[in-house]
Amino acid sequence: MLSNACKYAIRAMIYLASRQSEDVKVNIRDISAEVDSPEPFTAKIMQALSKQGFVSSLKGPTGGFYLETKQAETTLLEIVKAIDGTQVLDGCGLGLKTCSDAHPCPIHQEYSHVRQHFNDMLENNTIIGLAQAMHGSNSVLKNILTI
Amino acid sequence: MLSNACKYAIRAMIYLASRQSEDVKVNIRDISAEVDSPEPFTAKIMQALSKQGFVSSLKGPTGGFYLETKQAETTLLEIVKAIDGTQVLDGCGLGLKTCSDAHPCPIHQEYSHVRQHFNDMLENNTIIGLAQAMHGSNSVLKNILTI
DNA sequence: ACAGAAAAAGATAAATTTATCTTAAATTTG
DNA sequence: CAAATTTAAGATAAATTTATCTTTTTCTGT
Repeated sequence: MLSNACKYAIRAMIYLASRQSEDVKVNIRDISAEVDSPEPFTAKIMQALSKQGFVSSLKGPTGGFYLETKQAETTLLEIVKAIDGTQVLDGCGLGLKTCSDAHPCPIHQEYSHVRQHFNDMLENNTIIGLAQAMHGSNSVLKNILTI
Repeated sequence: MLSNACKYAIRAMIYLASRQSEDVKVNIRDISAEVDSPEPFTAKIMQALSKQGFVSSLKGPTGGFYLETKQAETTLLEIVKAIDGTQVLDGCGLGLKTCSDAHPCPIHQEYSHVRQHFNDMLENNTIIGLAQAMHGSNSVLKNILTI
């Protein structure tokens, strides 16, 4: 559904949010270790997120990546759009360029509903919300991450 | 959501179903022209569908691909499983290997619902059903295909 | 039997995604 | 200021998906 790059991005941002209170910058090594993603590839993705303003960063010793309060409010939808684009969010289920409400493909209606469901889910979940939900739950990420 | 290969496969099978009544075998040239897919790539995909019993074929002049009555009853779910595998149907939304009901990732619940919705849609639609629904509608495929 | 038509199979190539490596720039600390 | 650390940026490589090409096999019609 989502590309690896996008999944890594989301996981990384949730991790950053979970450490937001510490007021500490996290380096790539820590991020990729905790999030279980290849280090140099993760660096590239963090770079992209940084360039687009989804995360903040600082170079040099004690530098690294971190989230500002506002950035932690980012929805999954925004991240998906930024990393994977909108194809998965609004494209035809059968890949037909000319598919539309007026000229629907055979699965247009039903697929639109599924897609809408997916969109809603992404839009209704913020990074900070997911990070907080992990506290006190037995979430997978909680075991991988060190909260 | 689905790979190109899978979309081509579904479109091709709908096309075959739409010509099923003619009791005619359709060659690759016709299929890829009507379905708007690259010819040699489509040939590969049809080969795979044939090898797995989703379509029938006959070599030689007047040969080509066709559907038997039972094959037209194939659901989209079966095709997706055969071409794309089950990852998109049951994999974790964030790509975590250890995600499960017992140890859910932060979006586990909501993502499971979306996925289930997608699964249901695929399972409730047969190739023949979609082909028939196109008759008398203004479906996109109907304009591309020659029914 | 023969010629032509078509799928099957296998090898190859292009494009994209995923991943890595190397160098440069910035920042902190001693 | 110098050294160490870290992101940024750019070049390269591997893997996968997408696409093409070539040869072989099978079948039909004459």
